[in-house]
Amino acid sequence: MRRTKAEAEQTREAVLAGAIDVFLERGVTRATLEQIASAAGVTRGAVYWHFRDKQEIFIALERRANLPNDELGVRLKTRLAVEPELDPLAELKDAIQEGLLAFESNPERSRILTILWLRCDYSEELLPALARQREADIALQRLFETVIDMAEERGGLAPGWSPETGARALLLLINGSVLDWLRQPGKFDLTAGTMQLVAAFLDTISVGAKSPERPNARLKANSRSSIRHHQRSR
Amino acid sequence: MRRTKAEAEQTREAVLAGAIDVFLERGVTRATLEQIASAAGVTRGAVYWHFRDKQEIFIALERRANLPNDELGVRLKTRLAVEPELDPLAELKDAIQEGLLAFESNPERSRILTILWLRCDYSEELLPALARQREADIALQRLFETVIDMAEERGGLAPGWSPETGARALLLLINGSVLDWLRQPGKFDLTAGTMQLVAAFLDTISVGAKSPERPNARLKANSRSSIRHHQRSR
DNA sequence: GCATATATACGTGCATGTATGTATGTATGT
DNA sequence: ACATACATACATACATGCACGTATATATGC
Repeated sequence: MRRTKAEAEQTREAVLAGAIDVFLERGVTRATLEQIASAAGVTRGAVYWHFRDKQEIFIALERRANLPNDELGVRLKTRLAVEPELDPLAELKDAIQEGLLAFESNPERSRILTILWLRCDYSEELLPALARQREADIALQRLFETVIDMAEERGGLAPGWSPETGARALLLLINGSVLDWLRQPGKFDLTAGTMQLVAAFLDTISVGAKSPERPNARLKANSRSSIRHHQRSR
Repeated sequence: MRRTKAEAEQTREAVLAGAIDVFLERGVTRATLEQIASAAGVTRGAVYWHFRDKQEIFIALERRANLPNDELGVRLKTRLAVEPELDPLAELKDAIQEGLLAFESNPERSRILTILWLRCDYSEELLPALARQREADIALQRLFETVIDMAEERGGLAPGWSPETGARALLLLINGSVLDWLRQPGKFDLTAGTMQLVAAFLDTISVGAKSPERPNARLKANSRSSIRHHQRSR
């Protein structure tokens, strides 16, 4: 039953997809390789061929969810460097919105994030994963910090705020909002709900000339999302 | 080897204390009753006498960490109702600070919170626990909302903010900050670090008259904004 | 023919729950 | 006051199942 290379890669993908399902349903620790295998339509033999153990599957999934974010940050930075006349906070807003949309519109990524944030107990062999998440957070916060710093040099910040505290608060708002969204799948619109807070926050801490405010800033953003994320099959 | 009632209660406590240790180290799912028992200095027989299974131990721990918060909210509400001339946001700040301090100064509570937030995978039988956490969050958010609403009626809010969004942002800032604190044990001062954000946030979203209060920790006196905005009016 | 890609079969350990053993506290009657 | 009966508070022993890793079988592409 040896398959061609492409077919093998296909079963590898199937295993990962099955792992997402099982991890979501049972949690990473309780998930068994037999369950993952059968969810993928193969036996444990196939799983052990492609992955050394469960942790390696986990790491493979983890890697998928985090990569696209970095690239967004790089794009924002270069754009601001190339066109210095742009409003940094407005660009930051756009980038954040883009990042949120990327999550909301990509069911696989949001499901993996659900696993990372709600279906893991971070102890023992998973502690490195927690550290990696922290690193990603720090990188994001540094990005925010430099952008807010640019904004400060343009127009100043509201009293009580510095680029550091502003960046930190912004990160907490975004991460917390995403977490909330993951906790209640499909209950609200991630991008709208989060951007409402982010926009209000950025507008409030910057005293300089503001971009024209969006009319929806004061709306009660509870538009029911048309996007349903992570429905399980099987 | 039957012990007196008091001694039995003592071993029950020992089991819970042992469970905290084991849950922290191994995660809730990976923790075995044998490990908990030996950490408590008893055998599994004793554990099974006091608790039906691991989940019951978990619930007993969970209950401990959450109770004290409600009482704080009640106290704040009654105080504001009794003495209407008080500044709602200043009182809110104090209450939040008090709550944070209660966590920071109580190692058991913070360890349990670490378990709840970082050592659990919320699936299957733990899902109800997640729902309970959400309920607690909602209660807190509602509390914030009513207080901010009072502040709005006094002096108004900054553009872009409503009591709802303000309360939500405030909750996200606090929860996120606490989570960060738990992730890096002992790395920073929970109360100070969080209150810096909370105070700045509450000051910024309220346009009304501010009470002079204590000279707050202003880390970075930035050159530009300090000229126009550094000094608080009133 | 050999490496690859899977399925199957096997052994092992460990966690769980439960059943049972056991000794001590405690209440009750006298 | 003391003895007895019973409930309590554990410890120990046992059976079961399951998850894991590995070893082996198998078949197919290259």
